[in-house]
Amino acid sequence: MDVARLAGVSQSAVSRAFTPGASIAAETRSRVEDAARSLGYRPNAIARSLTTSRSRIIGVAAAYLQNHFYPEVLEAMSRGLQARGYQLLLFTPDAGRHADPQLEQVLAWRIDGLILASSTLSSALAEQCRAAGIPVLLFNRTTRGTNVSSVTGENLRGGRLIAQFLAAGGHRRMGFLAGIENSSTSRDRERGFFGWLAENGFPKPLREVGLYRFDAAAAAARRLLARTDRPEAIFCGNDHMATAVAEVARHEFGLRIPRDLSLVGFDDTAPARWPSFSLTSFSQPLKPMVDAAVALVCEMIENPEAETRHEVVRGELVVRGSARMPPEGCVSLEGQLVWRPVEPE
Amino acid sequence: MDVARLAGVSQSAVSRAFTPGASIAAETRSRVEDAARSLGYRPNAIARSLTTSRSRIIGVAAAYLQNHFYPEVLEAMSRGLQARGYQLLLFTPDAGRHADPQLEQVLAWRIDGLILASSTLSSALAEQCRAAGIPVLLFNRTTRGTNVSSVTGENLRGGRLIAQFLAAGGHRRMGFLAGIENSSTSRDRERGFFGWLAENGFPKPLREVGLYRFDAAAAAARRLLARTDRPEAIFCGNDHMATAVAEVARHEFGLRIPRDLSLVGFDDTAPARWPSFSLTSFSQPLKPMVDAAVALVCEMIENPEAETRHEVVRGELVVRGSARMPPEGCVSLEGQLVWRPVEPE
DNA sequence: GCCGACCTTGCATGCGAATGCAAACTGCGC
DNA sequence: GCGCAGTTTGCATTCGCATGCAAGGTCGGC
Repeated sequence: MDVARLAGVSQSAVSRAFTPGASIAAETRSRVEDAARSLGYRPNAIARSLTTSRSRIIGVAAAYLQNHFYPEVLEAMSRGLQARGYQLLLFTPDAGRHADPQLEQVLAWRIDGLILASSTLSSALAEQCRAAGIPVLLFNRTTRGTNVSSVTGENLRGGRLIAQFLAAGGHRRMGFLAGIENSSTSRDRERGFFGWLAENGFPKPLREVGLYRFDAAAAAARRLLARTDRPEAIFCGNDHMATAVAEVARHEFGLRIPRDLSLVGFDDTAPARWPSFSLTSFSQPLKPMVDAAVALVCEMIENPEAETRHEVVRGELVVRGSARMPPEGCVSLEGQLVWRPVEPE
Repeated sequence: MDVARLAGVSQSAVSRAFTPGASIAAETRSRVEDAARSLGYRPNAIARSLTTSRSRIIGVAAAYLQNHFYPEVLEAMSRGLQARGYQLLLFTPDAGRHADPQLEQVLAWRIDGLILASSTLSSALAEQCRAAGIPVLLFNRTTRGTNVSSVTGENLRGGRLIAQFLAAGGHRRMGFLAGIENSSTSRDRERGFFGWLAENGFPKPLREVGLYRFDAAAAAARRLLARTDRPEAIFCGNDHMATAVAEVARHEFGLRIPRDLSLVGFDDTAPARWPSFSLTSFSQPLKPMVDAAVALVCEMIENPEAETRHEVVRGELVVRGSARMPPEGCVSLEGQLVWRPVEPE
């Protein structure tokens, strides 16, 4: 080690100089730092990982970044992890479900934790990682049964609230645009929505599948809106699909929103706030969700024996202009209109 | 090594079994693979990197993923790199320009290459990395002078074509919404736009700065549209800002697009294709740009002595509905209308 | 049956840093 | 002046894998 020689110390001292909290004299440390600076030396994270057997890398799986929600999540996650001294290894799984060769690669990196932020990943995969001994966290999805922690929004409550909101708006014939069939988020939102409607004597909504994708959602919207018994209101499984439905409704069917059709989304992403969409949407607040996720992975790394946890981050039904407004029940909160019904949900 | 013992071979043999092209008998390899499978063993990429001194990790810096262009780039890049056996370490630089502590971290990982896909990064930083001996590639930006390779779209030509297109559309009083002041992309687009107009006897366009951000662009649009000599057409430095301008023009000023105001963007991202915006935009084709970038970093890694290269990926002015259509000059190309003027640019 | 060419294999070493242990040093109280 | 506690330091080993080198094995040609 040249730095050691230049500073006139041993390699151990150099190592300690760059290890916070190590036993080293202040004067020695600064001598090493000077030497390092003049030689352009910086500690090798790879070698360090090898000896400490902690990589300080978190793998994050994210597919379909077209949906605005995920880029925002990714950016926040990256910052959150960096703030805690972790790096983010991005990993984009292919559509093909099982046995990703790419996951193999990621696992080979001995990542300290894995965040699955993609509804399309099979949960068998999560199980497999957990078996490999690395903490796995599901982001914006869950699996019941298996022992994998998760951070999600209030999918069930959101679905119920939206049903109630649309009902209060005077709608009776509703539609639901599902995301990916076997994703927990879509299932829970649907359960909440259908559940409330059934309990309150509403007819069963029409249902189509949009796979959480723009094109598929647009196609589903065409099917839904071409019907003679076209729904008066559609709850779209997320904002991304809701924008697709809005586009089709307006530009292909000449419908006015919300006069001819009410639309509600989920996520409350940036485009929902654009006046063109002005989307009423149940929020999945970005920062709280990401903060929870980052904190949770870190905890799981510190204490691998900890109990599985399922954190649910509270959201609000943010009321904007894409759905007919109920005569009462909307209150202003932090500059936003939110739906706060008096009656219990 | 347990695997070696179980397979009855030496550790070297295990290593060779997992090294493509290594000298090992087929029978031995499969015996090792069996043993590995039953023990759940997989090679440690960290240790491998330590000995080979090649990490097979590419650092990618991306900030402000709100702009749709970058998530799409990121996803494509991730897939492209994975296909070549590289991992993508994501790195979100802070707004503060110089001396990122995070970059230190990334450099500590001895990444094989660095792709800067963020207009906000200082180029001093790129220089510093190159000095550290790792190949640096600028994506969607350049620096003249310094020896850093880059992949960009046709910023200059795009700017000129847009000027010509708007002129052909009968506009005379134009506006330009700049991105980040000292970014090469914004500068080149502006140069092209202003250049053509000046050469052809048009008045100098009004100019505002949108910093490539939605909010800033909206604010700039308000300033621009509130003027009595409001421009008839605005060239926005990218699609992201163009959507902001469209929102403000329509919903705050009651302008109809393109009747009252023509709008042209840059990038041709997904939202540009949404009917609500139907944005005429100069394309920066995603796949070709990303493919070029991936190929170029890989080359630079293989051959660090190679010459600096500046790849410019060809784009088209995709004509949609946000700007008044010139009476002639638009031709259909692969299902899209593009601007192909007869006269030289 | 012998020799050389070629294919496989194991041995030993190195990559760059972390760390337990013991040695060296410092300062202090008596 | 001595002993002891506390602080620094260096030594030697370790992490898991790659790889040059030499040894062992196989096979075909003569």
